[in-house]
Amino acid sequence: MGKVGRPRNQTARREALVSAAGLAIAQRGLEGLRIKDIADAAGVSQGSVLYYYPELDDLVLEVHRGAVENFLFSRQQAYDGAAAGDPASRLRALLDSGLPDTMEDAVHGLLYELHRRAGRSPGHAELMTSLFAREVALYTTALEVGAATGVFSLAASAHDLAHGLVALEDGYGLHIVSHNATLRVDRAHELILAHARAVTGCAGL
Amino acid sequence: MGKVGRPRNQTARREALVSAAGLAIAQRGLEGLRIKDIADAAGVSQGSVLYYYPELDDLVLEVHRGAVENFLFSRQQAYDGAAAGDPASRLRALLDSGLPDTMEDAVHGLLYELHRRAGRSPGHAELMTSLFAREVALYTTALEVGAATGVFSLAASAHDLAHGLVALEDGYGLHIVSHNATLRVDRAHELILAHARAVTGCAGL
DNA sequence: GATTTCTTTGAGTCGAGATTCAAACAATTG
DNA sequence: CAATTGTTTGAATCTCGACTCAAAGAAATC
Repeated sequence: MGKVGRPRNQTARREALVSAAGLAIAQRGLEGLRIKDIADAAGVSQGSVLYYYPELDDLVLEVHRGAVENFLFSRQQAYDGAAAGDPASRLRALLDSGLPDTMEDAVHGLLYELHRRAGRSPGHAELMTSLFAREVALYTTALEVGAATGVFSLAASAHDLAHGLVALEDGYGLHIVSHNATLRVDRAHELILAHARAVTGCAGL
Repeated sequence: MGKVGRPRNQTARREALVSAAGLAIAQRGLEGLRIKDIADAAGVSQGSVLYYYPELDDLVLEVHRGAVENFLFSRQQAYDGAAAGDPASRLRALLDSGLPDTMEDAVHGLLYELHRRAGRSPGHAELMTSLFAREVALYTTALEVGAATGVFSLAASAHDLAHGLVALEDGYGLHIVSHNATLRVDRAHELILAHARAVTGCAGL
């Protein structure tokens, strides 16, 4: 039989399992999730998966947590990466980072897939709620800075507008990963952009 | 054994099965769907379910189709039910009919549940696309009528604005049925309304 | 290097649910 | 009313994947 024994530490193995599970979910969906697939993707045996996660739900929850953190991190980076003195380009960077790249975008696909558990699982609902709140916070900051600088003249409170932008992204994003044939990625992107221009009164977006 | 034999027609039985399956899906989700549940809900045996739908996917597709039609019909009715001469109240009626009533709203829960198959199943994608397009068409009409009457002064093309309204509804709706703790139904409703007022320039909404 | 403890494996067991199917029966036909 | 055809049933079987667990191996400890 193959290599058997006592490898490094637990955290490394857990991370490998989480990433493997993420892959498996992205490929076959939550319904089709099989321990075998996770084990294969992580290069271990089925027994190992159960050894670390006797409760598969915990693993899925971990996948969700990781996906949320990664996504938020990438958006934060997009924001931070844009010229600090230029609110418009910072908002623009945020807007560019929120939609799936393609119909098959793995990150967004995974997030929507996991979010669907939220209606039935408080843990997942909490993660989804947290993602939403933090995205809203990001946009709120971006909008407020722009308003304070005089670059934006907001059509409503920054907080309300931020809600709207996040909801728009989620709505369009959902249709994109769901293969809505009438809605192309760049079209959705342009529509959101237009909306942002309108509510900020900033043509330079 | 119970009653056995040759009852009425096929269509009646099929409708019963579709509605039973809808119930079952709403209760336990797509993942937890069992033939037994469908059979029980419809008051028939498991064998009968397979007799009419050897391919369970066909039944699920039928459920989706029905949900889409029902939902569209109810929105159309809402629209038609409002004073024909009053574009504002017609748009308002439309806006009032698009969000889930509660976190547990059965209709919306079912729709989101079914939509998630879209990424993996062309049939479901088509239904979702169709729903989106027809909702957009409804809003487009409502907006254009208002603009033609001079009641609305649109901030962009009716078609674009309609897209935005539907996407907003979908985004907020998704969070609501997913138990987003920070987003109450009436808050979402108010946010959409505010947005609609802004883009139509119609304070009376 | 012997002992202890933690990991890993994979073959075997178990169970839930799908699927099959022969028997039973009802409507229809002639 | 006999024969035919379309429906329905539910018990038996089949399938697939979760779960168990004894054996084997590797690090750590002494």
